[in-house]
Amino acid sequence: MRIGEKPEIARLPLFRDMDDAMRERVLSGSFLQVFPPQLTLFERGQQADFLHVLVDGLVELYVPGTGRDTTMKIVEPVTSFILAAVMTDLPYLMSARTLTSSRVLLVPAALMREVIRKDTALMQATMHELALGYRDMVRALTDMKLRQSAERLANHLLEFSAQRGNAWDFELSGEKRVLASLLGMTPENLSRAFGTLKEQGVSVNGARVRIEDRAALAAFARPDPVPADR
Amino acid sequence: MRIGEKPEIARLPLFRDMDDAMRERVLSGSFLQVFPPQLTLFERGQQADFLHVLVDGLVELYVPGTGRDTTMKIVEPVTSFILAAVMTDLPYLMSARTLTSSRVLLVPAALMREVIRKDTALMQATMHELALGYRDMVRALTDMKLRQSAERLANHLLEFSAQRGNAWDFELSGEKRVLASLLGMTPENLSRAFGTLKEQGVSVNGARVRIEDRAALAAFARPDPVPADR
DNA sequence: CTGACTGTTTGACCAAGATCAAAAGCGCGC
DNA sequence: GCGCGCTTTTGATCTTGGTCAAACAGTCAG
Repeated sequence: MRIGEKPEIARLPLFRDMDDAMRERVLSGSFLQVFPPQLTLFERGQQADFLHVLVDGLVELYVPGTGRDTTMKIVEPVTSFILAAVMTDLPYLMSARTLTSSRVLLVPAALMREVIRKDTALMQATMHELALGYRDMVRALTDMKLRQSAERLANHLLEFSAQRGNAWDFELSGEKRVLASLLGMTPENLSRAFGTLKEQGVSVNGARVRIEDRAALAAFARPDPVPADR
Repeated sequence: MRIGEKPEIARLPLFRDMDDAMRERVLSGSFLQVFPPQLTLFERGQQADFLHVLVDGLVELYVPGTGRDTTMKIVEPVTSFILAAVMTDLPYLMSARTLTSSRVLLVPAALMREVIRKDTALMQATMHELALGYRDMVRALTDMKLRQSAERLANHLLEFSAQRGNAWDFELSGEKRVLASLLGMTPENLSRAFGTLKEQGVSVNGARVRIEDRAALAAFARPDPVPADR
């Protein structure tokens, strides 16, 4: 792989604390590849052959169902994904496709597993990453089970804003249909949910969202009492 | 702790491969405690003070919502639970209560984290356990997002039967209201879902369920193409 | 054996969200 | 600058599952 993106990859929580020589070994055995938009990276059911690290672009993890797919996660750079499948050497539970043109680091799964066994710091980081991923999923499931659609949207907007340094005005990444699927609703219903939130001081213009009254939105969203992990 | 249950605890995937002296250290620093039914073991938001291992009985992990709680998992012996919160030293995302009288091994979280750092085999087992937990959650979330209630019940029955060595006739553990909450529906609706499955050859009498026609039930349930991990 | 309590089932109705259809925006290539 | 194609929005209607209420069943204490 090229030298250019090494620093940002080395800064990843997953690789940050590991032995430098080991990291070099992992990186030199990996490929950095560019993919066009809307390309399937892998499919549910395949044996996990690579740990993926999104360096640039946008990737959707989804599960193909009968008829409709459902979006599980939108991956933003720089983040690793499908660690669990790689670690356990089990088939992928999710498929992945690029939403925009993306650069992805492909770490051979066998190499990853081998180095993890030798480098305790990497193992610890992997463990931590998996634990956080588990907690994300617990949140997503409770969200789905006990909030209704407009509340889920409100919560998502608040979290998204928090990720962006509490910006009260920001652009949604990706299409609204994907957001709808992520939030477990149809595009039509997402539109109506935005309509509902207008009454709580949220204005939308295309992909641009503005939160006029953070307090009102939070009151409507009834956010999780346990604060987000990351 | 008493000597009696050590063998079955030592047989747990989590503790199986670790160094014997280390395991002894963990166990001797832990408490085996008996709890009456319907007792809350811990609550969401609390700092994770103990790793729990259910030795005997039945425990429910749930998330208290506004009004209704939602059941996230029913823990059967012998299984550890809330590993992720212990590992990351973050507050519990779920509350736990006993459903029946239960014996629980309480491993102090700090002790657990300390030993994990020293014992690579334990760290690896923990990592593996977390990865499987993550995958469980992915399955549960997709189930919720793209199957409807009767299908979720059908799938649950098939999985439950598989766990019991493909028994075609078995007892549901715990109350139906808890099962309903686990499957993300009301008790009333669970009742109706059982009604729907009667047409697929499922008969219910109290807690006793009989699967008359496995093939028909599977056709109705459209089970996950990727087989269960454990 | 009986009555009270709890959990489950059934029925009637209601609400959230899905579906279907059509209109309105928007972006991009020619 | 125009028009085609795709996404988003809006409206009407339907389906699923939730709510409320009451009947029913099982368990246990007296």
